[in-house]
Amino acid sequence: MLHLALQAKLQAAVCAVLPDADPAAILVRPCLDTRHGDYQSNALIALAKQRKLNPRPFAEQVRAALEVADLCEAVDIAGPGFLNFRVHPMALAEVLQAEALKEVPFVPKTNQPRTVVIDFSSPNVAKPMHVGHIRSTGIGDALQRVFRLLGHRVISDNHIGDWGTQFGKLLLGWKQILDRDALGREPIAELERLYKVINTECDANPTRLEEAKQELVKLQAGDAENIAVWQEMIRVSQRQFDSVYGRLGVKFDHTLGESFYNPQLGAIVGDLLARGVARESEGAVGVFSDGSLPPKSDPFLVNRDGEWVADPALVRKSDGGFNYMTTDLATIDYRLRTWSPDEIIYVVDDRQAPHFRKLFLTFARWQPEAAQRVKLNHIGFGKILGEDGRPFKTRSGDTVKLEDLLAEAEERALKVVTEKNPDLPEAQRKEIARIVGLGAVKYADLLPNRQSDYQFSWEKMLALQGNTAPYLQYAHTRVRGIFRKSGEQASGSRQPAELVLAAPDELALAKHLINFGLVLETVAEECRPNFLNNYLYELAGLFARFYESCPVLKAEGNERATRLLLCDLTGRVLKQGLAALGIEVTEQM
RNA sequence: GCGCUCGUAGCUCAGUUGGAUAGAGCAUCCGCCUUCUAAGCGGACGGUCGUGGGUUCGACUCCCGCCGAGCGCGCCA
Repeated sequence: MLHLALQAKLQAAVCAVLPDADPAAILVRPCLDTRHGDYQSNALIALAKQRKLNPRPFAEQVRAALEVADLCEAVDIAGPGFLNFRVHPMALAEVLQAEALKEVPFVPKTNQPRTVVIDFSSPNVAKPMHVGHIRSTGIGDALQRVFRLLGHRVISDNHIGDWGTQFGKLLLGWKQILDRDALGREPIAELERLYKVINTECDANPTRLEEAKQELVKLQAGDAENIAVWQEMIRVSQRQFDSVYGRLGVKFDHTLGESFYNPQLGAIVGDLLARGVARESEGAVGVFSDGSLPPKSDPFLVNRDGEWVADPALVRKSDGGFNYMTTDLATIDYRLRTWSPDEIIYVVDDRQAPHFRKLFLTFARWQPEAAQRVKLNHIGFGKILGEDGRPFKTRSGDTVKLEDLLAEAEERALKVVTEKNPDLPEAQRKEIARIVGLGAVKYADLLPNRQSDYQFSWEKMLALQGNTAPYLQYAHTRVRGIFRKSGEQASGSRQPAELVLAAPDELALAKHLINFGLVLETVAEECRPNFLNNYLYELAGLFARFYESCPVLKAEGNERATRLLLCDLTGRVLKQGLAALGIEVTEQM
């Protein structure tokens, strides 16, 4: 958009003044404070300093070499050497008209498409999906949508927890205390009950623990009965997952669970041993520190009583079983061989950060050449805390089930829709409530910075005012309402003879619209969907002000056409922006 | 104990290469529907950005100390 044109011209001007300057360091960004201008560059200050030049005169020189009269009304030099650009309404109008013709306005496809594997959601078999799963699922889905919108190749993979020691306990429970009727009615609840009962017994009684381990050993050895039961547990769990994902509108290209990699684990450990990456220790096989990092930042070391001692990444237990480290190594290996990605993104709880550090370092030692070609990226996120500020407890039962949360959201939304729009047919009200309720939940989860913990509250999760999905969806319905009432089609093909961006609220809206793509790029770069939330919230706010101050249908001629175009573009950016967050819009609310 | 993360308005949170007078929502108070949906808009109130130093043209942002909170430190995942 405009900032790119300005940036290119600024880079040219800088190079004209300082031929050996690095143009890549000269960036033009939207002004944080629009009172200073529309776009700004702070790069000249740093550059002048680097060259021991006086920044103000240097900025003057650059400005003199700058040819942006066609794009800008003014280029100001402020403070120590900020360059502030105020774009020309004509230039803005040209961009709007050109972009209106495109399917996704303001979002140029990347000229460097990358292949990105995104690993997210990853629920466990035999456990209900609870509110905690919304974080990985929502962030991961938003990321895959944003990357796709920008033109990257995305492979989404749901690495479900369908293998591991918990199946020993589950199998024991299945064989001894399974309630068939309960399994028929609520399979996940029954599986969860089995696990809890047996787990408690195992904690108290070593004999039970040993029994569970034996079931696990039989499963791992391929015992027919245990395999059949295990597959049945996966089947009923997958049915639950499919139902939740269907409701959330989340799709995966692949669902390759942990068990998929079982056949390769033995060979991988063998290879790690052969290459000297891993070694035996106390009957197990592990990867130890190679001493290349200072102890403080070496994940293979841990401090105990003032001493740094080995904290290896075990890839084979002394009983011969494998760990999730082994599975994760096999997974990277498989993904690289199968898809040749430039990057693998893991959307997983921050608490697993040490595991991923070990995993990535181990892989780099195992396959150094391959590791150089791929960026392994753990995208962590904080916990959801209860309203009392304490973390949700997974085991002790007081977690909110994801399905219940969604149902509650839709119920509350239905009440509001019915109150606001009683004349709509019930089916339509329910559909609106589904979209609004679901949107509210997803949006609320994506809004906080992903790194920080956030406090769950029904009130906040389902709020309809302020920085929420319903607010944005409402802005969209206002756009649609205008077109419904006018009977005119959204433009795009029908251009006004001349765009007249004159009113301050028209200009502010237009200037914000053209930054859509820039925001998406930042989201992709930092893997922070909340930047998009905030962009869209600002957009909706600017539209609301425009809506108050600039009547559309009462206007005439070019003014009317201009406003209709702004409405159309706003509606489309809201719709596509929300879609990138996995949120739908409606025609009416 | 060691490591990681975090301390921003009464509450919940934003704050995009370090940028200009730190922003929202909720709550409280005051205005605005004979006008395209008021799920809206405008305004008021509210801050020594935990604290003390440092780096520099400039620090909520980077570095160090201290205080406080959370998490991690299983042959679980």
